[in-house]
Amino acid sequence: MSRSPQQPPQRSFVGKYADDLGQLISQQIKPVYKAMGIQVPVKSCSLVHVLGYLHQASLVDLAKCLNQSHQLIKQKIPRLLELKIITHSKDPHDKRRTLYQLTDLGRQQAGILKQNPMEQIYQQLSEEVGADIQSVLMAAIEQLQQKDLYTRYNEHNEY
Amino acid sequence: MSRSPQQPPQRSFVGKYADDLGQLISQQIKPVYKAMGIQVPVKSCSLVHVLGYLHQASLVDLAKCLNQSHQLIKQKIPRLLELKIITHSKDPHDKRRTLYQLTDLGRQQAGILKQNPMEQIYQQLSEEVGADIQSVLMAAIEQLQQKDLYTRYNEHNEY
DNA sequence: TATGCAATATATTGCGCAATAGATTGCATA
DNA sequence: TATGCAATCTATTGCGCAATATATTGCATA
Repeated sequence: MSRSPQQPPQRSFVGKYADDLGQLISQQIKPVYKAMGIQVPVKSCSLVHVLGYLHQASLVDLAKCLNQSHQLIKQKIPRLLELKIITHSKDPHDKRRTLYQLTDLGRQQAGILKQNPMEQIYQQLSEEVGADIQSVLMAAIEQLQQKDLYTRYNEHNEY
Repeated sequence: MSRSPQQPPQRSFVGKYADDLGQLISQQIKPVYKAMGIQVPVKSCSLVHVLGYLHQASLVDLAKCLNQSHQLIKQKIPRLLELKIITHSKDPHDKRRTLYQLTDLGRQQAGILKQNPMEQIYQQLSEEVGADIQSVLMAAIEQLQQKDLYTRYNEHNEY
C-alpha cells in the first residue's frame, strides 16, 4: 500500500518537535534519575529544586518561580506529600496561605538536583546539535511571551 | 514571606523547557489557526498534513510518518471522523488494516497547511534567538534516538 | 463597621500522551 | 492442513496540563 518515503519535514511544526523532544527526554530520563537515587516524580523535580532554595513557599510563590499555574502546582502536591518529600503548614500571618517545605528526604533529593547532574550530558548533546539547547529554548519562550504568535501573524499580514 | 528573587535557571531542566515551549506554542497557535481557517485540532494538524501526501494510509503508516505510536494516532481518529476531515474504509487486500483518507474538507485543510503558513513567523523567531529552532529540535531528537540519556549517563560514569 | 475587590486555594472536566494488555488477521512453514 | 509467530488494530488506565468555576481570607475604603 502507498507506503511513503518519509516526506520532507515542514517548517510549520515547531510546536510538535518541541513536544516530541520534551516527551522523549522525560521518558529517557527516568532510568537515569533512578540510577542517581532520585525518587521524585520527573515532572516534579523542578518544584523540589526551587523549594530547596525557597525553604518555605505557597502555591503562588512556586507557580511564579516555575512559570506555571498555581492550579498545576497544586495537582502535584498530593503525590509529593505521599512520598514524604514535602510537608505543609498553615501560614500564621495569612489564613489564606498554606506553606510548603521540604522534609529531610526532600532536602536530600534537592541536594542531588542541586549538583546539576545532567550538566555534562546536555552540554555534550548541545555540541552535537551545534547550539546550546537550553538557551535556545529559553530564548524562544521569552520571545514568544513578549510577542505572541497571533501578534506576529497579524504583523505579517497587515501590509 | 520569603519571596524569592527568581533563582538562576539550572542546566538540568532541558526537558522542562522543551515541554514549556511546546505548550506555549500550542496555546498561542490556536487563534492563528482559527484566523487561517484551520478547523483541525492543533495536535492533529501534522496528521492531516501527512495524509495530504499519502492519500491513503493505515494507523501504522501514519504512526511511522509521525514518529508516534499507532495507539496515539488511533486516539485522534474519532474526533477527525466527527469533524468530517477524514473517512475510513477497510483494506480489501488485508482484513487487518483500515485505510484512512481525507475528505474534501480535509483536503482543503491540508492545502492550507501545505502552504507552510508559519514559515515566516518561525523564521523571524529563529533570528531572534540566534539559531534555527526547528533544526535544533530535530537534531536533538535524532541524537537522543541514536544514543539515549541512560547510555550517555553511563559513559560519563564508567571511568 | 460594612462593602467590594484582590489574592489564595480548591474542585471539576476535558485533552493529549504513555503503557499495557488483548483480539483479529496474515503468513510462513512444518 | 495445522501450528505458531508477526502485523495490525482496539481497549483501558493513569499522568500531566489547561480551563473554568467556586470558596475563603485579606485588605482598602466608603
